[in-house]
Amino acid sequence: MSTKQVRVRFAPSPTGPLHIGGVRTALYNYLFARKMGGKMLLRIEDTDQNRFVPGAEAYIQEALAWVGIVIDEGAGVGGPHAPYKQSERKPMYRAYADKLIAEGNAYYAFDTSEELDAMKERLKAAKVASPSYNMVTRMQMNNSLTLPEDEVKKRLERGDEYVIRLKVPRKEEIRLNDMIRGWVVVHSSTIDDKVLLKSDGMPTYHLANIVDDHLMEITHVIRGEEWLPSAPLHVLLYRFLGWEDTMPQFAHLPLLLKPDGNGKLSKRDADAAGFPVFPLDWKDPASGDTWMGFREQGYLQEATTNFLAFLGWNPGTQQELFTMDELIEAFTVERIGKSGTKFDINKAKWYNQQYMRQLPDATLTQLLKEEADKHQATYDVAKLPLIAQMLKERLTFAKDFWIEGQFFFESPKTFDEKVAAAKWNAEAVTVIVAYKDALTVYTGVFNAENVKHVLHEVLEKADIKIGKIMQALRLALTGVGAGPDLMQLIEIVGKEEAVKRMEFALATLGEKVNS
RNA sequence: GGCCUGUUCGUCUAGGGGUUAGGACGCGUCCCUUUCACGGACGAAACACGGGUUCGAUUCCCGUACAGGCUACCA
Repeated sequence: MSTKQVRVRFAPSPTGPLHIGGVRTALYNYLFARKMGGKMLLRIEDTDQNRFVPGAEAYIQEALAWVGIVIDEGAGVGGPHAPYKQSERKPMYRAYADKLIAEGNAYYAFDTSEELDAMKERLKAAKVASPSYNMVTRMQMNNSLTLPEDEVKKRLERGDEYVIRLKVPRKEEIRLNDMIRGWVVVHSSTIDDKVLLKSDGMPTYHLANIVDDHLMEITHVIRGEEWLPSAPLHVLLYRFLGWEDTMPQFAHLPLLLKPDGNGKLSKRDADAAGFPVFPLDWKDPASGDTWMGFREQGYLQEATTNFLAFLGWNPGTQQELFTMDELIEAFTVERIGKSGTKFDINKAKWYNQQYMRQLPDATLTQLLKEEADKHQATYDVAKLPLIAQMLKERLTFAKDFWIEGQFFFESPKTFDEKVAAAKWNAEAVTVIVAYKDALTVYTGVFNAENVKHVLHEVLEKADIKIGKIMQALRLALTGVGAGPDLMQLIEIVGKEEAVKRMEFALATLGEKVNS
């Protein structure tokens, strides 16, 4: 075991908005890097020029920054191994493909896509289990293994299109020791002759990834489980390139599954279930479709990060709320689970609720102000901190400030019918009329305590218990049957408004004296 | 189909040859409270199945089932 510095990388391809599962992969890389005192790199894998989506790279960077990941080296940051975009590294890969060919580990292939299709059809007809370009079929195709040397040379010189394929050994067991899964053994006969260099001169993922990881001195590759099947191929490449000694260690993460447990989480699920699967809002530049993000849906960064960290990993203790520093401290690859993880938005909401409550008073007040402004409410700024305090225990998102506390800003226009039916009765009306009148003539300091005192006096005079009318009084003042302390509300809206609301309620719901 | 990986309450998971199989989310009941929320108490709820190994398997091994991934000149 060497003692060299840990270097990990997150290597997304800019084909659209970064999926939340990708964010989790990045997070695990980051936690590991920080825990080990290593470096976190960001590399953009844009070798497929057909799938390039404008804005995707910027989205990736913004998303990572939002969840608190700091890139030490890479795209958008720079570093000793720049450039960190594979399209800009294009000239570097060719030499390695050539070396592979020179040493007999790769070959030129000139087959057209029609010929490839025909080959697959033929194999399918012959009932071959998995039709592929491999050690048996390659001898029937047009490549530098089957064509005469001068023919190959001629085609190359003529500028015929070709790809470079890996010549996978015939009979060999390829093994790798995955940090999460242990030994994984695959027979080389099940691996096909993957294209390494495409006809446009770009490397495929397989080549680019190995060359870059080597050049960038990556020590650990932490990536999604969808890469496990091609990991043996990568091991082969490290060997053929002579880099086995410094081959990184692999850790293949379990996938994020959709809530009903069938398949990978996708944007379709988000639509159906109404929750985000992207960190940030995304507007597709081609179709104009928009997808919602955690951030815009009101999830706090800390909550999202914490939630994501626990999707497939746990510290082995009972603690669930972790700051980024605590996550780094507690994180180990050994405690990453093996099985796929279903995405449970309820847990995300719970995390958000926890973090909302922990927000400093000033932040809470600011969020409340933003919500109020969003709804064009008028208010006394001095009262905002108190309102925020009263509301903080009942919110999951900042938008709940308005949902739960609209009546701090606006008089009710309608009244909850169920509550009215159940609680609006003669006794309530009697008390509300009396209370309204009492408040109107009240000249003392208008605060919750005194206002409560006035209510008790009214109640005493009418000989009615508080529990019998409280709901109706609340209905009159807020329009709904539930909410924070009523006396505080009366203090905040003020005497005039409180009286006005009671009058309106009386007028609307009727001063019915019977029943 | 082939190859690879996985399977503990509905969900996220702890655990590990002998446990009342623990926690959290969600759900239900109760308490607190002027209501709701918060908080508290309690409760329902799991080792996929079949064979081994063993004095004893949820735990180890092998099968089966189921699930997922991969099977492109995509990553």
